[in-house]
Amino acid sequence: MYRTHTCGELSIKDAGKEVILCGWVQRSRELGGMTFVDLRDRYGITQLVFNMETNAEICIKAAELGREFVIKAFGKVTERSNKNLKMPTGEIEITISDFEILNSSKIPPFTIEDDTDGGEEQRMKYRYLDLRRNVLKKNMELRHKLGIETRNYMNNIGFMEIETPYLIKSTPEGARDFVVPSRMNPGEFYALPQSPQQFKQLLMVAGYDKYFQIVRCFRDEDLRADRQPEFTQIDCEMSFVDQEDILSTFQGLAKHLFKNVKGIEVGDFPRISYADAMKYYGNDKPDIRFGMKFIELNNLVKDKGFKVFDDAELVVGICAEACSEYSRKQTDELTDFVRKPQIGATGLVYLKCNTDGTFKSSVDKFYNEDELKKWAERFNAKAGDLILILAGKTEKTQKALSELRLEMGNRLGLRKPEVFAPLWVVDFPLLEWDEDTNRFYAKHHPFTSPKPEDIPMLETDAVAVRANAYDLVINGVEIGGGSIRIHNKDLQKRMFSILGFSDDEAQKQFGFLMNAFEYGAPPHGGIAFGFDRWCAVFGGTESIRDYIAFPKNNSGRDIMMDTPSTISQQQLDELFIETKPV
RNA sequence: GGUUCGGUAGUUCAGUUGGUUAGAAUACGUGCCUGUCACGCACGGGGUCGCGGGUUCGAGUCCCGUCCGGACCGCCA
Repeated sequence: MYRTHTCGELSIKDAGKEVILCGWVQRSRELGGMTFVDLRDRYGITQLVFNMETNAEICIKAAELGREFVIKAFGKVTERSNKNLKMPTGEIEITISDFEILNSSKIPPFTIEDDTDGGEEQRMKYRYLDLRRNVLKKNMELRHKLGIETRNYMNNIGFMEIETPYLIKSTPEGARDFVVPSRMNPGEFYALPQSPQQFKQLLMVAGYDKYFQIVRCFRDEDLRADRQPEFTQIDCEMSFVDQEDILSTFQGLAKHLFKNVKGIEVGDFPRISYADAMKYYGNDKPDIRFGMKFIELNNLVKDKGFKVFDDAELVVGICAEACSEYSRKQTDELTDFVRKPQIGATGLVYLKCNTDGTFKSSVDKFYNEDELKKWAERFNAKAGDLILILAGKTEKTQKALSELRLEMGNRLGLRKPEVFAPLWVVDFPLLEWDEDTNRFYAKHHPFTSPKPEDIPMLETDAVAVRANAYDLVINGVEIGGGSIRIHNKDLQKRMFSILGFSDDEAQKQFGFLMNAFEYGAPPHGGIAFGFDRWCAVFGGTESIRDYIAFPKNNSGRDIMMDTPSTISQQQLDELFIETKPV
């Protein structure tokens, strides 16, 4: 046997056993007459002890061990005279009789510790070393658990996991495709899937009425902490269902994951319409771990000579509890925050509801005490609260106040990572008008069905048409989204026509799906979850990179492999790709 | 495409108003040390201050450009 135990499993019960352990040298402590070595593997750390008195030869040899050397150690489990109750194996140590250096190691560029001295870039470059650290290991374990529990649950309720191709057809709608040149078909390209959307709908036509897949997806768009060019979805589709069936099925999955991965029982998820989400949170993925809902002030503030409010389409605010003591510096900070170009507000109006019952606002010149009191009443503000108000164009103002609300949530510690607030956002609009290209785009995707009662408005008031579309949001993060699809060929044709596709174009891009729909497509719908994001939310952090073993950086580069990179002329020639003269 | 922050020892960082030989911690090396567990103590090696140009008697420090990294906006059906 190569090794008898791992470095995480031996305890006082094993005292006296002869064991063989393998692992990496975490650290060694030489005390002259004796040497302690912490041996680490995936399962834990066990202390090895070398003693000059009992085995001088091996103790001298132990001095050669450097950090991250890989060794195989033979010895006896011994009860420690000085126990370390901070570590799981701290009651025992291994008295070493012999060991073998399986491999030496260069000095690692950063310490392999929970509290590493390594910066982001070094840890990405040496990702295999970073993955040795507890933090990353825990993240990988969480991801594994989430995947296993998803498969268990889906399997138990009758879903089949079916793989779909990665080399598919490029379609112009949605995100930019990664493309792959075809050697055998010069000048032609595959695309990598942004999601298996069309395949899962074809599987419904094929009769696989409960499908799921944990699947890699690809989008060639700019990255963020929560966006990678390749990411993983839990992709699901069902036939013979309505929206309620889908929401209850996948609320079941979410509850199962909460319970079995996080050990948390959660009740039924609240629901909010897209319209209300925008009205009360200025955001289609509201973080409802805290309140601070938007309150509109339009009819209270107009015609008092304050031009900013008079000209505004929307005057709206939030009430931050117990913040009336904010200093000039703090309110200035908030003003600077909303005026950042990324937020885009022109200014911030505040109203302090002082603890002595008086009011102090940044617009005292225009509004008297009585008027300010009415504002406070509308917010249901108590003495000691601070009201923050933005004004301007509706959409922009909502967006800016949403950012301010989240900022205040952070400042007041209301966004606790260990608290979970899932909710369904429903009744998304079907279409979005794009000013630049002068056409409608599907808000979700072009196969999303409109609500039956809104169908008559398709040609008259298209922006008002609501879709059978829904998102799962947890703690302000969009975890998943889906819709009931169109399975009727005529309705699908109408949609394409509204989206500005000619029959020919629609046939060329989506012909295979439209044709399939002529052979008995069942009513169907589905949902897809961002697996990496779900991991990050459960782990309580923002960045999905921490949950991907080998992620790309901000510019889509893998700085460990140093790719993307050029390819040889021969490879280019085979693909009939001409290089640009330098 | 844009905004913003950063790049100084292997690593993480400090470096004042532009002024002598660029510091700390940690890591690393050597020596001492028999109960450590972030062991301790002593000594030591380690720098083209991302790169290029400019201003100046003098630049880690100021200016311009450029490269690299982080966060964000646009974008992401």
